[in-house]
Amino acid sequence: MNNLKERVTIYEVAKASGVSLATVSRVINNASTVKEETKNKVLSVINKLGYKPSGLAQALAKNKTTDIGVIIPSANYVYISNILNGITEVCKNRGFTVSLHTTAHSREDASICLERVIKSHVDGVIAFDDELNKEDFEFIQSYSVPVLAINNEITGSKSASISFGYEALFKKVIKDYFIKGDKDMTFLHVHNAGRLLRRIENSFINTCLESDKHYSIVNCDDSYTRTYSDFMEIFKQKRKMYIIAYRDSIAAAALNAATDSGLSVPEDVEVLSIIGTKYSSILRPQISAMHIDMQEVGRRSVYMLIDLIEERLHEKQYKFESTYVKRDSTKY
Amino acid sequence: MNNLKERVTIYEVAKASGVSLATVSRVINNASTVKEETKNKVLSVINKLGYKPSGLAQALAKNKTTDIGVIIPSANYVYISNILNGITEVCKNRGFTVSLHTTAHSREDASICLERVIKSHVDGVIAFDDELNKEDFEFIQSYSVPVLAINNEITGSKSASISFGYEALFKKVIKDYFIKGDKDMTFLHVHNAGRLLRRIENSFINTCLESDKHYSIVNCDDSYTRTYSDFMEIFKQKRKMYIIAYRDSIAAAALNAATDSGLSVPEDVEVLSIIGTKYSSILRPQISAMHIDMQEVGRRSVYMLIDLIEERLHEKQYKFESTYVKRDSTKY
DNA sequence: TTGTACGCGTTATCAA
DNA sequence: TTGATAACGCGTACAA
Repeated sequence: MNNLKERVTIYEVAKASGVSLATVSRVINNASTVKEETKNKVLSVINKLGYKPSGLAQALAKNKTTDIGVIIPSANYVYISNILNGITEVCKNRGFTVSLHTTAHSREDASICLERVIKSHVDGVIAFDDELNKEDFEFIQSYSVPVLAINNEITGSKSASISFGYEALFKKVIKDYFIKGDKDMTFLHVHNAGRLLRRIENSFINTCLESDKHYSIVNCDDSYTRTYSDFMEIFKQKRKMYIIAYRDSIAAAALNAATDSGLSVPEDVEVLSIIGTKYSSILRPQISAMHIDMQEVGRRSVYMLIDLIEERLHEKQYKFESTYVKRDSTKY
Repeated sequence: MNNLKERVTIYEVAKASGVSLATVSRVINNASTVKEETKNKVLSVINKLGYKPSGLAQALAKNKTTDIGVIIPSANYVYISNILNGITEVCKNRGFTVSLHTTAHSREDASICLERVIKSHVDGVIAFDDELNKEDFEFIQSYSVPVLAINNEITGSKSASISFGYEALFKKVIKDYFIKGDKDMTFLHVHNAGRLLRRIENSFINTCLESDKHYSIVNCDDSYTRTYSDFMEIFKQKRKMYIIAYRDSIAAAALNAATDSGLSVPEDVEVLSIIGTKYSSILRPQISAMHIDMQEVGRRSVYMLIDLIEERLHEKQYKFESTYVKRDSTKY
């Protein structure tokens, strides 16, 4: 294969095989109306020349890119990269390409993403990002590109959504603990961590109020290191806590700080992780956590989006229910 | 903003502002040759109509997509998603869009990726995938798309590569252990885990041979769960081991199996992780590991690729040296 | 079964 | 400073 070959176009293939470019086009899109003989000839020329149709030109002509845009805050969270992996897996199988956009929890970057997604002519968008609000989704839809929102119930004819069922089960776990447990509960509030955590936090507060239980909210950073050192301080004073963290790394920070402070788990300190991943069971002590199969969420989101694009999606809402797995970081 | 608006074209903007489409184009690409007054008029019309230039058409006309293709095996490994995050971060800042392709360790999927990458007209490719061989890189380059390969030294005028410096330090760590350590070493061989591990495995074997030390190789799966249960079996027989695993999850599997078997770390069992991530220090006992800042690898790969695209890349090879951090899973 | 000609939404080269 | 007009590489009616 020679280097620096200029891109071969459909014209050259046509000329080299002695047919018109229309025929070449038909061969590419395997139309049935082309004679076996010419088809073979064209195919062999295509092969010889190493011709690859330009996705750009095809997309422009067909008004269809077979690209889907994915908007996430970052790939650096395990549960998000699980979703991403589910998405890429199905996209690959269904002939779509994914273009990845990250907002890095920044409103400014979110706007950039929106611009890019519109410019890039994607056939559809999957968005799992709390930086995006109602107006943003309307913006996307105003360019008539179908949207599937994860953890964000949106409306519109060209939209659908997947939601997470954490709250009901979460409430139940808390209430069960109220019956047998012996500690006040502490919720780790992460500034700007998004709607999901906020909803769960509200659900937490309400549950405590309903049950007339004392509780506390502690601010923490969305960082293992800082949360760890914060808790090393906290444990100098408080020796009994039940801590609710929104993901494994944060839960691990509290947990490690507890054991490193000579406290025993779950006798002195109990920790619950809301968004459990495989690390819930790898970490020691193993972390009691709520689980949703995020890879499956990713897969499902593509299925739904493609159906939406092809206008055959009937159920526009889908809910993933979580499960609770009690492990060693809590008593119940 | 009204729904289901059809895409506004440059033509409509031109008509609505009473100028030719050439002028609109100039405004978009902020050419200096356009009168302030008409420029403002056009801009206001663009705003009013919500016009966004079609990236497709622009790319076709300019022969430049401002997309870069990324090929990785999967987003489901922490160190890979770290790289990915570095890539997306810089791409966003430099005005590029990322199209993500995963091979899932399959040769068939790798071919699909190559096809897609060529079709999609990306301006460049970043590949960190052992499924890709020399011919594949030549294939990409034969379409004159610049390639940056991570962990794969390739040649060609439109190519560059980033390599990982694990072996020299790894050798040193082993030799240091030979001086003071008290166990034979066991290397976890993962079938089909790629060039990097194979190279390190060779380096391991050579070092042992040079030093005339006994060693063993144990086959294991690239899965926490299976490796864990394998080691639960192994530890019924062998009680003293120094285990070298290629990434944190695998190291954790051996480590957890050891502690769950009542063995003490690092007295009975020692574990070293080659590709350390943040989990090396989150897991307990903390895992001694070698580290390379993978996010920085991602960033650097984009910098180099962009320079390569713009033909101003001088140093075509860059090497990231690893560091060794001794933690609690080994004695030295 | 195949070819002609136009359209897709831009950029870029000329003139004006 | 602006406006026609030809590319860019392909799909697709319509004709042949």
